[in-house]
Order: sequence, then C-alpha cells, then structure tokens
Amino acid sequence: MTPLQQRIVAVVARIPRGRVASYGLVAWLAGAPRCARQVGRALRELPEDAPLPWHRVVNARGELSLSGDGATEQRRRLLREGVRFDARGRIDLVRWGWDGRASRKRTRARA
DNA sequence: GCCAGGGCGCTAA
DNA sequence: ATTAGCGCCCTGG
Repeated sequence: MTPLQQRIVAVVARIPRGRVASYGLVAWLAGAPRCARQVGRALRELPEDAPLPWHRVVNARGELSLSGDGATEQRRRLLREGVRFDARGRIDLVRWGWDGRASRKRTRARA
C-alpha cells in the first residue's frame, strides 16, 4: 500500500456515521488536492471485508459512483445509517455531506 | 534508476 | 449526454 493510499484510508476512517464525503474532499483531506480518482482507485482495491466505511464516499454530485451490486450494497449501508436519498437517487450533500471537520459525536465537553 | 504510455469507483464545462 | 483535464500508479522498455 502506498503512503497516499494509507492517508486516504485514514481519512475515510474518520467520516462520521450517517455522513458522506466526496472523493474529491477525501483526496483533499488526505493531503492530495486533485486526486479524487486515486481515492476511487484505492477504495476499489480494498478487500470486500475491509474494516472501513467505504460506503460513505460518494461522488461530487451526491451520487453513488459504483454500479451493480456495489451500488446496491452501498445504498443499503447508507440507508441503515439514516442517510436519505432523494427521488433521483441522490444524496443532498448540503445536508449529509461531511465538511471534514473533527465532528466529534456528542461534542466532548470542554477540552 | 529514469522515461513514456495508458487507465481510473473523478470533476468541471 | 460528451469532452477535456487532472494526478498517481502500474507496466514495460
């Protein structure tokens, strides 16, 4: 696994439950600004049972970039986390999109 | 080791 | 829908 892939995995692992991030954002957060495609590639290479919330990564328009069974599985996992799809099968990124901030669930009281 | 070519679960016109 | 641009990585010389 290349360093970039490791960073990508690390970022994906931080996406909160019930939120989604675009390939481009993940790339950006991984320190590789225009490498959305590498994110897609990295996820594709992952083993099917990888302990990573890969399903929380969608394309810039809030659509699932996968096809066939992969898309079905991804949609299923997202729905189970409470993410809603509109009539066109897209996710409203303004509402469900993760901004990349430390969004700690339950906000740790004081620090 | 370096270089060229091609592919990609992308993104923006 | 299509097209062009993109950065990284794999492959083969």
